[in-house]
Amino acid sequence: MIIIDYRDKRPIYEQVTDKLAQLIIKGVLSPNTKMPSVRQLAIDLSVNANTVQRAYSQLEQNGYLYSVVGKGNFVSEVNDWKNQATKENIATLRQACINAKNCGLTYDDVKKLIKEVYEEKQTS
Amino acid sequence: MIIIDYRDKRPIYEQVTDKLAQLIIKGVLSPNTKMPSVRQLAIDLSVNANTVQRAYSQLEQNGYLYSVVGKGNFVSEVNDWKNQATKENIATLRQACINAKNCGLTYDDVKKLIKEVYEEKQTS
Amino acid sequence: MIIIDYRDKRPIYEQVTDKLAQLIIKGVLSPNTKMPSVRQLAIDLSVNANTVQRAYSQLEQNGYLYSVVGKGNFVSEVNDWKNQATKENIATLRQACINAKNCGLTYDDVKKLIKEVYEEKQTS
Amino acid sequence: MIIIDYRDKRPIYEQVTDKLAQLIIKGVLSPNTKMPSVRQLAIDLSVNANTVQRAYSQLEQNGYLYSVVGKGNFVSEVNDWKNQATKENIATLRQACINAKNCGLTYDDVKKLIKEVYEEKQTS
DNA sequence: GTGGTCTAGACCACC
DNA sequence: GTGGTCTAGACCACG
Repeated sequence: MIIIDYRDKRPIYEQVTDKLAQLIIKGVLSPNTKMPSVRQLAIDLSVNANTVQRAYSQLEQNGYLYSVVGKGNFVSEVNDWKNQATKENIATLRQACINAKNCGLTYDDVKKLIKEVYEEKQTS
Repeated sequence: MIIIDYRDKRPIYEQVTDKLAQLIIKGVLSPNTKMPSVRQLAIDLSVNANTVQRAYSQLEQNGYLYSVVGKGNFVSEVNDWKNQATKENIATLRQACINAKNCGLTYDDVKKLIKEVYEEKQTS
Repeated sequence: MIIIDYRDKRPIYEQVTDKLAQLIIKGVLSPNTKMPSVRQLAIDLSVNANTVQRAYSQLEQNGYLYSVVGKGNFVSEVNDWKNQATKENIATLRQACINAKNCGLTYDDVKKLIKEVYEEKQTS
Repeated sequence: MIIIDYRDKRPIYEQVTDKLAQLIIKGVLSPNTKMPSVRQLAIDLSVNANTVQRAYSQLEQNGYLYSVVGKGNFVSEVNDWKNQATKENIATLRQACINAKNCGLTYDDVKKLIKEVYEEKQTS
């Protein structure tokens, strides 16, 4: 289920994009599954159809979905997005780590933090 | 030196704010150092004075700078910003870590990455 | 209704900010109420839109409002601002009290004064 | 002794004015005492002579000092300033009290706070 | 139409 | 000269 946070500074289409990407990454939506139609998802989320369209387009561009005219949108194979997504995440993580270091956090502080994260069951 | 990236989606004043905050955190700008005047920095960066003003105001609000009318802007003592800055960084790092986990990176992958960061001498 | 006092030394945006904060604190503007648009309020108060924008931004930063681009500004839930607002008020009250003491007011004088305030029905 | 806080948003002349007024109110400077000369105090505080001049003028206007040409500035009799000062303080205190009430502080909360203030020995 | 950013130019208080 | 406020008008992304 996707819940839109109107207080979030990020635009709605980006929230939708990210939520769907998360669902695909976690395997909730498996490859070749048919996505709900643009109009239907728009109604479900109570947003403008343009917003959903934009989210789908973005997901297609990033390799998470592929579209078939007249059929709908489908989840891509894992290979299509995994490499790029992880590459981006590594870069982000590295930068966050550098900032933490600059801020005075010790090696052990950070190690402890990631250990906590990896021991959690539920992550969002 | 500060370089503004006009392709960056983030507003200019935020880029300036972050860059200056980084310089202060790293100790390049030490406490009670006089910052360049609003107008001068505006000329140097080829942006409007109001934009620089906004960046300075934000830095003041976050405790990185203090301003004296008729005198200029000066770098604050470390105590004024360190706690908040580290707190924010921890949150950012944690989120990046969660994303990495969702993306399939193992505990060892991340541990290796932070080890690399902490063994580097020069960081940007 | 908001009236701007041009003789007041405080900047306009601060007067507007404070007045609106008061209205929210007193419950005149209840949570999730839509605020007038930036431009409309600017016209109503006969000030520049940037000035109103600044007031709204400040209220957002202090947790009184939340903004949604394309939709408008809305009053936040009580929890978002109550703690901070009371904390600030306590500090102010304490200082006023210290000044009164220095000025020769006795403990009973002050106690009588606050009793009066708490027995009034209407307060501004 | 007067210490100027350059981080304080209030202008320097106002800080000087207030500090001197405090000293007079508390009786540290008793009536008809000769104040240090404008130039001397300017040197002592490391500020511009204009700044001290402005502070003295303001104190004279509020009845705390009286000046004798060719002689210097002297502390006034108590009656000259006490009434006005207390009147202003009562108004300030009342407003702070109203705000506190609006913010949800109970009668007992406020009573407890003023009791604390009046039991302190040292106040600034 | 909405909030948000940016510019250009003006004026003010302060030191 | 400095920071700070205010105005007027422009442009953009969002929904």
